[in-house]
Formats: sequence, structure tokens, C-alpha cells
Amino acid sequence: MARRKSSSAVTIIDVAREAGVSYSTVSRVVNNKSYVNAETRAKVLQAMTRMGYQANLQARSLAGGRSNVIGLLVVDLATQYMSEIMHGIDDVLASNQYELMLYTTHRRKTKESAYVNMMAQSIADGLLILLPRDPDAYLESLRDRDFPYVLIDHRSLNESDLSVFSANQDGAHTATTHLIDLGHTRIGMITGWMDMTSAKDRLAGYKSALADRGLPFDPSLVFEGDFTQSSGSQALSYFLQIQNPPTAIFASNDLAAAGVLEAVRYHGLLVPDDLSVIGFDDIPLAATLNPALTTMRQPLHEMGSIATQLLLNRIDEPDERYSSIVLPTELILRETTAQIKEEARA
Amino acid sequence: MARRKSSSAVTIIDVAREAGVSYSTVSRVVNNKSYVNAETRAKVLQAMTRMGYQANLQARSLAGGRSNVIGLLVVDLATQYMSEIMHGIDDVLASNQYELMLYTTHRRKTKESAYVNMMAQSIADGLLILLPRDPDAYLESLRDRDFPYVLIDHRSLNESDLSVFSANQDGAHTATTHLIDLGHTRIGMITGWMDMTSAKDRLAGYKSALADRGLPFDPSLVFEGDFTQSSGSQALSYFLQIQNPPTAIFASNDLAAAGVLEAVRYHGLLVPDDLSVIGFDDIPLAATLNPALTTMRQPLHEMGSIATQLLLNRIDEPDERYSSIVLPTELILRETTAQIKEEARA
DNA sequence: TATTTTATTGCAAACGCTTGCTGAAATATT
DNA sequence: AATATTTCAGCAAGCGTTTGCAATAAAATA
Repeated sequence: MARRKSSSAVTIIDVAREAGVSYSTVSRVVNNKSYVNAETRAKVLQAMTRMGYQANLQARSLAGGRSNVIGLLVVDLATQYMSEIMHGIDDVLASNQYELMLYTTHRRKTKESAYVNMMAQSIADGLLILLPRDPDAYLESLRDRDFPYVLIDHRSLNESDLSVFSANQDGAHTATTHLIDLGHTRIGMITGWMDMTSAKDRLAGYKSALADRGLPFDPSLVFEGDFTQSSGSQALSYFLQIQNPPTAIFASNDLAAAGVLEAVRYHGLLVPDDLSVIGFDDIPLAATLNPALTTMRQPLHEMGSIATQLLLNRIDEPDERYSSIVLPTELILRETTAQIKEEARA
Repeated sequence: MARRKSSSAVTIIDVAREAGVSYSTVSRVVNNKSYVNAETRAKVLQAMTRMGYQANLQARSLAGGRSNVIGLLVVDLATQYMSEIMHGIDDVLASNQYELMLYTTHRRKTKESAYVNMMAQSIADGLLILLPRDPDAYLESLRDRDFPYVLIDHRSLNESDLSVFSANQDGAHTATTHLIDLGHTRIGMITGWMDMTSAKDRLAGYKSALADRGLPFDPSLVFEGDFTQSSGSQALSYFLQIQNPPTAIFASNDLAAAGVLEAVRYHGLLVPDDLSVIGFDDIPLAATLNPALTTMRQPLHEMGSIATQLLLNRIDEPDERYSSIVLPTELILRETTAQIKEEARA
């Protein structure tokens, strides 16, 4: 039963005693609230620093105040994609004195919903949900309670959801068109998890680009992946053994593209000579690969920071009108795409 | 003043009413404590699920119970090194129903200490400190309060600190010896931040390996880096312009090694023909680089999971004796080291 | 059968904070 | 000068828990 916590912590009451005021006054000073005489405030502030006062988060939030922590829900931590976004989140949080509480769902839908409820009922002032897999299961209850949240990299079908994501369809369209412009007509596509809107949108962009240039859509050129590197490798093996292999591949993310590149080496092919490859994301890895990966850049860092800013605003000013934000993508030309070789056209 | 939180949350009291018992009984059921009649327990459990009860973390922890969150203090999130370790942490936490609260210090020493105090006084049941920069500033107060914490990748000089780290000196010794065995006698060394024990230990290992083989230690072959990729690139530029450039480089981490490789390409050199390079860590990037990086593997994922396990044990059984854990490193041979060329010896 | 022990539950007091209400003092208004 | 307003500070209730203590009922012991 060791009462470890209470042992040494200095509370608002200690400060009050030290400063010779009531504890409510201390609370008001701490929170910069309502009327408090400048002199009194100074006295309290002094006492606070002298004693090294540290507000107790849970007491504060329990009593109805702000906890200054926001919850972040992610499927996984292991990818650079996540790191980049988290970095953006973290930057904004840090400069606003907010803390981050992290929940990793490891792809379990049930966990996602349990976590959200717990966060919203407990400590968090707001919620950032990155790549939700099953948002409908819990978002409604958040909405009912008017609990602030922002979705990241997810185009919600619900109007009242606030979200930040890239122009995925556009980006995929540009990427595919780039390949077509290089003379490729058989373009393989590696999708992401198809239960995510971003994956769907990228496939849609691929299709529309083909259609715009009068190219047929061949379902055998679509490999359903899951955004992992190994799914990229598998995709290449698949493409190599179909009737009429593609001369270029558009991967829905850089990691899958890296998988393709890895498998390409294994099969003794040359990129971009034998095969053009384009990715999506522009994670740091893309530039480091050899050959360096041509890709559609989406501003991951910004995605995180903008979403966080949006959430913080929403927490501060709940009654304003906010709307979702769509970020532009950009074609980053590097070394993995090239004009189709005549012989390959056979 | 919107009282958002209280709006819909179902509390222990609601459950008690529903089940027709007192709220303390409900609490006992929730915590699996002391005597509670099997029948009563069942009734309460039913009521709980029926109403969708979710314990309020802060109230619980405020009242002296467990919060089931542990705090993690890191300098930065952006590297694969961090991702790997965090992954290990997260795995153990997830399987023990603990949550993670994340604090990023962005290399500011003052923040480090402020965060630690806040965590320890507020919500966390325990603390994981990854790559501390200035631990002496706050560890003592934690010790005094008997607050559970574990240091990761830091060999503490204080006996009572619990920490998990790799055999850095050993690893560096092995890496350097590998280079010597390939015939290299002028071996460049890129250090990490020299205020970290791991960086110091790796430098020590480098020196001792030279000494063991009767090779002189030349200070001009040591470049003080900071574990970043760009410091690796800078190091190469430096080495290329000194009197008698090294024929091999040992970088204190893979990221710096990647920087070397990047700069090598820029300078039109060939690895491993013109220069051997060995890294440290074996982050996923190492295998993906082209040429693939030879490196000293340290078990990052395990480092995280073992530290977490240790912390959790310590929380559960505070009175046991625990001791720090040193993890072995392993030489991973890939494509960036080779026998020295005769001509280069000139 | 009387008495002691044990199992089971409830009560109430914390935990450290926020905030509505109240009253006193200071200031402004008529 | 009398009254209304504003500024300032304290009191006390309450946020949702945990837990020591007390009370009761049931079981065991003498």
C-alpha cells in the first residue's frame, strides 16, 4: 500500500500556506483566471517557484480543468511514415505545452474503439486519430459528447468530422500520368489496405489517369497489398509471372516501392532500365534508396502539425466553424522512372 | 465552461446503483480486491458491461491506485533507432494493459528534468528514460521517492539505477577489430554525442581494439559527430582532406554511416573498394542501403521490451532485488567492408 | 448455546484541483 | 454623500476513485 506519490509532492495548499493566501487564489494564479491582484499574484508566483510546484494533472483534469494532454491513436509505430507525422504532431504540441498520450492499436479494430472511449472519458482534452480503420464504431459517441478530435490521413464521409489528409486521388493520377508520359502502357498498381480511404483514393486516381489517356484498365495489373515492404516484394513476384508483365509499377506507398526494389535486385533486373517504379509518401528512406526512389510526396510532417493545430484550436474555441484540410501532393523525380525501352514494349 | 466530460461518462456510482450495491463494492470488483461474494461480483460485472463502464484513470490514480500508464522520455522520434526501441516497449506494454505517455525533450536538458518531475508526480506508475542526457539532475529525487524507473541505452554510474543497454565497448572493439583484420590500419572513427555513455564507450572500444593490435591511436582520425546522418557526411569530408586519410571508417551509429555512404557517392568513391564502412545499431535502413551496410547489431527491439518488462516487474514487486542488464552485440557482415586494396595502402 | 472468528458489505475520508457563490473592500456613478 | 459597481479573495462543494474502519451476517469454535 505504499503511498509513494503523496510522499513529497508539493500541492497547491502548500503553496497557499507559503504565500499566505487561500488555495483558490493559487489556483487562479496558476490558471491565469479572473481577478487577482498583481501583488498577490507575484507573491504566489514566487512561492510557487521557491517550492517547485508542479500541477497534478489528474487532479486538475478531474476537477474539470484542462489536462493539457492529447491522445494519439496509431496502428503502429514502426514506419517512417508514422515517425514523420508524429514529429509534426510533437512539434506543435511542444510549443503549446501539451503532452502526448500514445495508443497503439496494432491493427486490432476492437482496441481502437476501446482506446478512444477510454481516452475521451479519462485524461485527454482531445484526440488525434491517425489512419483509423474502423472509425464509424466510435466516432458517433465522440460527436454526441462534442469531444474534440481530428482524423489524420483519412477522408471521412461524415461532414462533421474534422480531418487532414492529402489529395490522394490527385496524387495517384499525377504519378500514373507521369508513367504514361514516359511511354508505359502496362502499369502495375500495388494498393494499400483497401479498407482505408487513402488506399481507395489512390486506386481511383490510377484508374482515372488510365481512362484519361484512353488506356484500358486491366484488373490483373492490380495487386492488393497492405502498405508493407514485403507486400511490395510479393507484388513484384506476382507481376513477373503474369501473362504480360507491366513495364512500370505504381506503389501506393514508398515502403511497398522499397519492397519492389528489393525484389528487383533479387530477380536480377535493373531499375529503371527494365522497370520503372514510383512510390507515394516521400519518406526519408526514398531518397536514401539506391537507385533513389521517384515518388509522390505528401507532406507528412505538415499533416501532423496541421492536424494538431486544428485540434488545439478546436479545443480552445469550440464554437468556431472548422473544416477539413486537403494537402497537395508533389511529384519528386529521382532515379527509378525512365522512358520505356523499345524492346520492353514487345 | 462546458462540462463536456461529465456529460455522459458512466461512473462507478451508476454501476453501483444498477447492480444494487455500494460503490466501494464495485471498486473492489473492478480491482479484484479483498472479499467479494461470487454472486455479488457477477451482478456487478453484468451491470458494468451492460452500462459500458470505463474506469476514469485520473480519479483512480488520484485516489492512490494504479493509473496503468507508464511515461516514456525520449529526445526525439524521428529515427529508426527510436522506432525500434519504442516498438519493443509498446509490445510489452500492450500485452500488460499498460498505456504509454510520451514525452519528447527535443534535446533540451531543462525539459528533461521538468518532464520527469511532472510524470512522476502525476499520472505515471513508472518511467522509462531513453538516452538520458542529464540524468543526474533529476534521478536523485526519483530515487528518494522510490519511484520506479528504468534507463535505456545508458550505462549509469550509479549503482542503484536500473538500466538496460548494450555492450557498447565490446561491440566497438569487435567492429574495429573486424576492420583491422581486413588489413586496415588507418581507421576513422565517428563518435556520437560525447555526453552520452554509449558514445564514450564506443570510442573506448575503438581505442582498445587499436591498442590490442598494437596500432597507434591518432586523434586526427576521430571525428566528433552527433549521431545524425549529416554528421556522417561531414565526417567524410573531413577525413578526405586530412594528411593521411583513413581507408576504413567506423561510425558510432548506422545513421552516421548512411551519411558517409551518401557523401561517398557524392565524392565519386566506391564502397567498399575505396573505403570500408561499418556502422552500429543495425536499424532496418542498414539492410536497405545500397551497398548494404555492414554493422554491429544491437538488439534495439529487445532493449525496449526488456527494459519495459523490468520496469513492470519493479512496479509490481518493489521489494525484489533487480539489476541492470547488458545486451550482447553482433557483427552483421554485409557489403560495405572489404580487404584493403594494396594501392590504397600508399 | 455462548463466544469468537471470518466473510462480506457499506460509509466516509481522502487524493489535489477547479469554480460558483459570497462577502468585503475599493472604486465609480449619481 | 449616498449608492451602485467592480475588484479581489476565501469557502465549500464536487470531480471519480481507493481504502481503512465499522457494521453485520454467517460460520466456526468452545
